[in-house]
Amino acid sequence: MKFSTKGTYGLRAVVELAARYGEGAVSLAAVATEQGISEAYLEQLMRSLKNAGLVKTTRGKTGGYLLTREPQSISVLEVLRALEGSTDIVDCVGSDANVCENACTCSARPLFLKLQSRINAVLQETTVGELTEDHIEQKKRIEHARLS
Amino acid sequence: MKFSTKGTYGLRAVVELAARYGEGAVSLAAVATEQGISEAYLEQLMRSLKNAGLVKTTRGKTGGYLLTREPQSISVLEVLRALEGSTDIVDCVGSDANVCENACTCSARPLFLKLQSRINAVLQETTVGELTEDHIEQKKRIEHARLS
DNA sequence: TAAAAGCCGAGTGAAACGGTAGGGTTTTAA
DNA sequence: TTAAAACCCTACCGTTTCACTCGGCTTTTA
Repeated sequence: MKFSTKGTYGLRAVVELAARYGEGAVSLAAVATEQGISEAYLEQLMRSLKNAGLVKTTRGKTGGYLLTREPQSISVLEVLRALEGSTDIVDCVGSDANVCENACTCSARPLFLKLQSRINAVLQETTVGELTEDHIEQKKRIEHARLS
Repeated sequence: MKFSTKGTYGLRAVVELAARYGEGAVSLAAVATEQGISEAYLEQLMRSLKNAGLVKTTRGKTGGYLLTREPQSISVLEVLRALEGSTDIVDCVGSDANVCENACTCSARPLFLKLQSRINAVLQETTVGELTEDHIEQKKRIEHARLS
């Protein structure tokens, strides 16, 4: 029941792009430096995001990554699905339900179904835009405290 | 973001014990057969549950496993914690919060905190007793359908 | 007193995690 | 025109976790 670093790093990278949405492409190196992640690793994550259609790229000297949509319209669920493949806590919940033939008699399944729906609700209702706003607010507060 | 089989198997085993609560010790072999799990593996899970104080044992020829408390008083959270060590989705939520020094500036953390609290709510409010009742009901329904 | 139960530590093959390395190709600024 | 800066892609690799298995031990009771 652990989130991988893929999810965390990738989400943070997306927020980074969201914070500069509308300012043109952001280079991999810039994001990696800002987030303290290795470029080579981050590149893999970016590729997943690109394959999912959440991010697009421009190449060449001034190239970089950009969000394809407005941050407010991107749910965290989409981002995590792109990065981790699936956000299902077990295989027997979700669309491909009959992977477990004992599903209908499994005493744990009702719990998993409930849990999954609660998790999806949070992930779906939270947008990248919200996380970004909160993050910018938080940075301002810290800066303010440092100066006083 | 996957549940391990430890959690699923162990939870199902606990429900099995709950279904026979008050009827004396249940042998490992009985639970393993009922659930279709190997005895050797299940034994490890039972050990975890015993170490956590959720289960006690009697040895010898008629020995086996028993719940230490009433099924209604055991939350699923307790069971899963015993089996999986922790139900925290990332290390930076929960009591030992400062494992990540960037916690206060991490743009993903607010999401994780919210998600964790929702998950804990479900796990805490769901009891082994509930799962057991639902399971018994479900078995009755299937039996009824089979006979008609 | 032998059989049946739980107790316990160690080992193991496969997969995932968390990266790294090193080669591409494309584009742009000088 | 060309070098440098960016993205693109595949492969590999050490470590950890998962999901078990194995073998031997102790305790208890019929």
